[in-house]
Amino acid sequence: MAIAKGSARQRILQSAHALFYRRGIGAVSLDAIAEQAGVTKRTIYYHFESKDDLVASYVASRDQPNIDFYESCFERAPGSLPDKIEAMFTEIGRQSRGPRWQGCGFLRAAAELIDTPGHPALKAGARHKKRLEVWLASKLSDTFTPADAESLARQVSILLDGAFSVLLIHRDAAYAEAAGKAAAILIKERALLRNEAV
Amino acid sequence: MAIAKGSARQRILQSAHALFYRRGIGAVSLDAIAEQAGVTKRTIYYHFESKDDLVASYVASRDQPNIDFYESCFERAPGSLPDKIEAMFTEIGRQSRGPRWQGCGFLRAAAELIDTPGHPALKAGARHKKRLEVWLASKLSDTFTPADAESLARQVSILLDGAFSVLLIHRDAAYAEAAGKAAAILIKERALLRNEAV
DNA sequence: GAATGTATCTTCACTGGTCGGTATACTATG
DNA sequence: CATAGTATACCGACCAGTGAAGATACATTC
Repeated sequence: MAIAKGSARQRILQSAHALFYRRGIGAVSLDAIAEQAGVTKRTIYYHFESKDDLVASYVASRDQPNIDFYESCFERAPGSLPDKIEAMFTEIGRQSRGPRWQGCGFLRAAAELIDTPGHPALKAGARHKKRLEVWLASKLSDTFTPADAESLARQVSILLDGAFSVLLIHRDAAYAEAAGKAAAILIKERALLRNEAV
Repeated sequence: MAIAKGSARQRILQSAHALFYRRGIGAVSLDAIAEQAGVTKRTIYYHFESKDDLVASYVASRDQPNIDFYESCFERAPGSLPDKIEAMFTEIGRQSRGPRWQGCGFLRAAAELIDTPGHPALKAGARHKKRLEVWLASKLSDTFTPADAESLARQVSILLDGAFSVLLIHRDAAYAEAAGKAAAILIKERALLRNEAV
């Protein structure tokens, strides 16, 4: 009510994002989301079929913004290819220091929903991670063959998810640095092997 | 009631482990645990202060068994140091194919409880991950200096958590292989740098 | 341009069920 | 009989989901 007419759906999604990411999916009631969005619960059920549907929409809505975040990290960073990749890890480490940072929302959603196989939010999360891997490969394919780019993209994405997980547990940005350095070493090592310049 | 295999407390912990790991902490009620343990809920409250206390005890009880698992992977595997490390990843990939596998229980517990700072289960999880990293360093310190062993142990533990996370999402053992190969490369590369034989 | 019909959006009030936790009493054993 | 452990039965809080009706916007008709 009040703020912006005709955007109830958007406000619901925003509130869902804020609360689900902060407290976890199971820990947040639709009443809480409704209150934060300035809407009654019944309105949520007008725009979304069920809580599961809202959860899936929330996860799907984070796909593009997250890709954009990595893209901006990568493009903004100075230096060579491994430097730019390493900068992504540094930025994640920097973010992990913030009081509102709670790790990777996709990973946490997957961890929570894993025993409801076929949940649309799980599929949306998997799609996102796959897209991120493809995006990484595209950045690497300027220097490497498609096969090498894909293989390296996979290793880097594993290091990214590892960094998120460890950071969530230890809250120590040194782990992000270690992961970034590992990624850079793997890239340089592969370039050396192929006699490519990086 | 039930087949009193072991004390009630032990059965409660075992049921908690089975259900919490399978379905997640928030999704499992004490009633469900009581039923599976062949005990009433009141008995749970005799042995544990609260659900949070039971959760913390569950996490803490998985510490040693998990370390033992890695130890056995490592010792059983043939070959050189990087081969043995890589074998740990291969084994995780093999396990991820099983229908009851649901990723790393410590990571999933942390993901779910992250918004209750100071939760004893979070501390128990962090202690476990720290112990695992120290254990890895001890295995590496036969070959490397303490500083290199610690640095490599950190990178390997990040790859382990990354493998768990990605496997949870994609259920594709190829990711475990990729992570294992990355770990082996990092170790070999470091050995080369130090003129150490592996 | 005023009146009316209609589909869209939102609210209030409610339900059936589940959950964490508890008061109290019973039982087995040494 | 004293203590540790277990059972029955219950509570208040909360939660996902719903029924029915009120509000709003917009198109149609005269």
